[in-house]
Amino acid sequence: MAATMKDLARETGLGLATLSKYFNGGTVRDKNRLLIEAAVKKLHYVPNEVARSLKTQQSRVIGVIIPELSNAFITSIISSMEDILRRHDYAVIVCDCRSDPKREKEAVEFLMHRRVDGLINMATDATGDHLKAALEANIPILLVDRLINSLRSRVSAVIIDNVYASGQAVHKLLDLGHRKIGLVLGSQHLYTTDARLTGYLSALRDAGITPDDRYIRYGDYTMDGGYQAVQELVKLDDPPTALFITNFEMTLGGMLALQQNGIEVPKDLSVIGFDKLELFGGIFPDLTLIRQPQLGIGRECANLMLDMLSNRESYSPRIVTLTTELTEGSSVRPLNP
Amino acid sequence: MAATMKDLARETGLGLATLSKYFNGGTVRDKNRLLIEAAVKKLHYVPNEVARSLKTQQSRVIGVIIPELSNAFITSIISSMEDILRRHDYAVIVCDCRSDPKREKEAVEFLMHRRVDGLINMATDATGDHLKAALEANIPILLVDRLINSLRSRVSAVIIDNVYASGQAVHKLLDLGHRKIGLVLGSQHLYTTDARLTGYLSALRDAGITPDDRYIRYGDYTMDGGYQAVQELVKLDDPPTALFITNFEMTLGGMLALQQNGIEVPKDLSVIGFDKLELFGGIFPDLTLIRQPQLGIGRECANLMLDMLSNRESYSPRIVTLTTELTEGSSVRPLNP
DNA sequence: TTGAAAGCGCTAACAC
DNA sequence: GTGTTAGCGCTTTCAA
Repeated sequence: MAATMKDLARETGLGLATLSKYFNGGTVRDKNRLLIEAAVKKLHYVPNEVARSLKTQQSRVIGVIIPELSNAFITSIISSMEDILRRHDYAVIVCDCRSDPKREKEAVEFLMHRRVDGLINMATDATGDHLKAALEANIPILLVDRLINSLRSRVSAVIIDNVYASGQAVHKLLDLGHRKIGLVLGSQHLYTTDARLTGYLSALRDAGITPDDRYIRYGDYTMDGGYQAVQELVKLDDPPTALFITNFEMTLGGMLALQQNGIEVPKDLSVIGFDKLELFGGIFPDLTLIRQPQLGIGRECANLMLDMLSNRESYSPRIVTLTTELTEGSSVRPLNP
Repeated sequence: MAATMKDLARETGLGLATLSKYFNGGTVRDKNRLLIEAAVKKLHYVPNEVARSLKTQQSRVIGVIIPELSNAFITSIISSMEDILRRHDYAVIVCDCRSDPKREKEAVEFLMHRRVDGLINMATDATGDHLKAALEANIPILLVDRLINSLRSRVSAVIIDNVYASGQAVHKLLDLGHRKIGLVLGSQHLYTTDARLTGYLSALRDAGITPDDRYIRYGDYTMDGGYQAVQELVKLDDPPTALFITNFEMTLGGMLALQQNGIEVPKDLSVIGFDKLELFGGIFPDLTLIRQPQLGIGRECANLMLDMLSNRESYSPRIVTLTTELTEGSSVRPLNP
């Protein structure tokens, strides 16, 4: 059906090597170049990447396995890395495993059959079991956002400094005199949740404050979860005077809960939220936020992966930790002004 | 490096045909089956889909081109169709073209080089220009959510009945006595925007009401856009008594705007929103909503594509129109109770 | 049921 | 610079 290089060879009277060289950026006599270009147009020739992949033993495909597609943080990372990878002629196959370890493992197998050149994974299975086969097959693996302890020093990762981020927010609130600081975390037993809790706890400890369990809530990283968590926090007998909410969706839900309870920010309560600054622009002007460099994470992943791919032998695993930024807004204020 | 069927043949003493038959579900002598299974395990054999693709002339890859990955409606469709396609052993390559027609066209080329078996497209370029090459190459194409006029009757599509959906909402408000109905639309010149406007206008016309331009706003399908649009609407001299907001993000932004203005729903204003019922669960209890069957759209796309693929010759293009549902809540009430 | 052999469309080593 | 050729790992006739 579709034209092949053989057809081009017949049409132009040239050999396959010349054609191959032309398509791969080699030097070809001007006259032949024109000949080829005319034939390509005439025959509607389209290079066949499948055949090329078989020959070169490179699929130029990167497999990406994520826990969830409906999460703003995840999609913005994906779209930034997909952009860069595609520019480098790598395709991205995304597998959403719905936070199910079984599906995650199946995704790894699925992608291995397709001979992906590399694997980027925001891991659901914290044991790292699902990556064993890929590791044995020596496929470059890059973890994002979540480390896997058993794989440390064996695979690369791009993460943010969660402990620092959390500490940064809590210190800010402590500096303003707050002592009762509510914390809204993601799902339990998740790498980022643990790290953000650690940052919170050690910041309190530094300030000589004993953490109060009632102030620590798990909101599942969803809008509804954040909403519920904040509802509970503000209804405590002795409610917190400040809140730190640890992702975008929960911040949104949390702000809604505050509005519905008639609680004014920062008059009645100081709030530090998370991510997606632009979106809050007109809506919650001047919300104080911890901002993760989502585009930076995506870019770093893409570049690291490209690096691993072009230096297969000499590449040694590394953990790249990006830092967060505290964007000062006006949703916080001193406890007793 | 990795084991091939040849290695298996050597290991088992069998021929390639027997192995191929085994892997493709053919009948193999029990003794040989066991032999093969042992060898697979021993050599860590993993089938090479690339080689298979070259031979069978099927990549078992579907290309999906979308305008934006950071949109809840789009990601839920994608994740539902990816799920089904992967179950059928099709991989999905997602290309986010950031609503840029140039990138969209590049994506088509990129995917054609990779010999995708089919193309699913939520189109940015309403002229359909970008699909010409794929159409000529006779690649099955499926449009989602947005029709392309010049391609009608040539490609299949899965859409929702936007005119009906919009009319449904507006009629509901009219029945309650509302005459001044604000409409928050997506970006201008988009298929869905136009259709939803049409539904609104004809519902008003049916009721003998002359539409008021000031009540029609474009919110870009974003949270901030919805927020701004509603801000403007409620500040009109003669503000609407009811609102119809036409996607999820804008509904969210709009509700925030109302809360910030101290406008109570439905006491001061009736509201019909859009999509993502679950998320509103605890947050805006009982919001009256137009609900698109996102999972159904994804499922329909996947199944239609699988159908097109297995009946290449006999398949004739069709437009599948799914209907929306009006979920009654308590965010609307009669104008003069 | 099984084996031998050809070939999918491309790249790259080699010879010219 | 260009042509010839072998072969990537698989499927699929065709014979046995």
